[in-house]
Amino acid sequence: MSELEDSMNNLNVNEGGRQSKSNYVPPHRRNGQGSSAFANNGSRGGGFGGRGRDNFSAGRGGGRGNGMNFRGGRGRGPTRGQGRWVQGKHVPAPKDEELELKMFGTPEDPSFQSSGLNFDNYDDIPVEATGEDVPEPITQFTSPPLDELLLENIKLSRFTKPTPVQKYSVPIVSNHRDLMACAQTGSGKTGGFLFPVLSECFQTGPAPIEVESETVFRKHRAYPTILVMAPTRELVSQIYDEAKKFAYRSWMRPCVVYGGANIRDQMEDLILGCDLLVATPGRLSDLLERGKISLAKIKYLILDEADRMLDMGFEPQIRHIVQGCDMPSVNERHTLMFSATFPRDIQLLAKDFLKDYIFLSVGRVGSTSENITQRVLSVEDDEKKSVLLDILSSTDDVKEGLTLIFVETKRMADTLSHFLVTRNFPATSIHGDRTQQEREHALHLFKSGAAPILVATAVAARGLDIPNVTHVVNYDLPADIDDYVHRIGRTGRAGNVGIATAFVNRGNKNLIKGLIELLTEANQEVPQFLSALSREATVGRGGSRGGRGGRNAYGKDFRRSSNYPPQPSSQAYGRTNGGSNYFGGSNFYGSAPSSNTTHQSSGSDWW
DNA sequence: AAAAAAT
Repeated sequence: MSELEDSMNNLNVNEGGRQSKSNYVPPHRRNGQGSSAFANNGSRGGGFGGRGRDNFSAGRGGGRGNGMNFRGGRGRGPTRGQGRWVQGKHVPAPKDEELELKMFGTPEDPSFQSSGLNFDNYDDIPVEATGEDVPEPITQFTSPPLDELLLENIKLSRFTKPTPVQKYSVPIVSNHRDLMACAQTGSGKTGGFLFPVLSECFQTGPAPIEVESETVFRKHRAYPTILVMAPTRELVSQIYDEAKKFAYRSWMRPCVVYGGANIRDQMEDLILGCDLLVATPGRLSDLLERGKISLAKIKYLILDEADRMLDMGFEPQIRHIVQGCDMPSVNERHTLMFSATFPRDIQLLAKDFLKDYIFLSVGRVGSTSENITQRVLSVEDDEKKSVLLDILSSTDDVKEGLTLIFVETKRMADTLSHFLVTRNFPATSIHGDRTQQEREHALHLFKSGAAPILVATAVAARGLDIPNVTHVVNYDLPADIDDYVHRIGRTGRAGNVGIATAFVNRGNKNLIKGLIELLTEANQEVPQFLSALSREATVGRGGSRGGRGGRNAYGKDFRRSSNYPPQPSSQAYGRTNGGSNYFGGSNFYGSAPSSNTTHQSSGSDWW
């Protein structure tokens, strides 16, 4: 109890924290290597974290200082659960039960139970794969095509059968094809790229090393085999956590780099061995410029949430990383791109980064919405607090699962979480004015169930995969119906059921029409007051969405369109604001829009 | 109004 209070004090008090910066442990290192539990046991290998590599084995051990004072007493030793590649063979590390408990969780963990996913719901997700010679999807996790060790790790992670993305991505990668996938978080896409790519690498081993440069090799520079780029720090950290699980006992050592955390620590970690690198573009560029990373050995390049990366202005950096450094060319590597939407700039990126790829379009988990019960309440602004209290105390949510509350402003996030704490609801908050560590801490409290109520601004609306969210409350509704869809999508994930509650009043009238359509589409009850409000708000903006194709909204393989290939900017498609236009995003339009149609209202997203 | 990313 007092521990929670203490953490919450640290969060809510705005003193910049008594927690001094030097004590900050980044999320991926908590309970992990670097802590004293992982102190050098001195038993294995040389200085390189015990990662033996046949052409290394001779004369290694001494080079980096033997064991004890390794890395200036930081207590870092060989990475636990680290296997090796010796003489062309994969030598997995022995099982480490203590580590397994830490990594894969214990039955007491709230997330452990909930991983009893309702996988049957996945089977309803529509998938479309197009391109030349699309390989047959797999139906089970088996070896072949997947590596035995990977299968064990998948089992430890309690994934029992492949999600639709994974069914396709596994054979696509093992057939050495590139992939462009329209899929969202929650569809199992992290496994979708990690499984096949790790599996391949487990079997083929590290890239051959030029013997002449071997002394220099990896001394100050990391040569990853797999690079995963994603837009946000939290996402990158999440992917890294997954990667650690699946790479357990293998020869591959995952690393993560992102801004806001100590770069020296990251560089030291890289030197210990980096075979799979998960990175945000900014920090990666930085490390590339410093010469700490070489991309020359990349076999697999993965871009996750590519559309968000472009929205956030990362395109120049991404292009520089992929085309302007020492990354092997399109033909010498395999590339997988994931994106929720498929606007023109993503198509152009795909054209440059991918070759002869398979286009995979995956519908949204729960797009049929049976697993999300949407509840809309008429609540005036000044009643919101008390109605919220009623809801929180009348449901079992707080005990059973996690409640995510969305508000409009950062200030409201603070106010409301403080208010809830004073009413004995264990709440915390996340928004852009909090420091990175506060945000990560809040997220940790939330995920662990220590603070099962999280008050959030739009920062948490997309991308974060928080299992076990049973209830999403739209305390303040977003201005855009697409944002609403993303928000309620934080619950009912991975086939589980969830409730979404929205507070609506006249202030939300521009959203009401879209909301009604959505509820109707999803077979949800449309309360009378909502229809009444809708009739009231007759002015302006008739019909919110031109063409929401609803549950059949696939991304489209534009290569079939007569408009292919797309031209850079302007030209045929008419400029749309922000470049968020995409053609074929919805079957509603049939084929790609004709040249002078300007679909301002066609929505910037599909789901 | 809010958000994201290298310092």
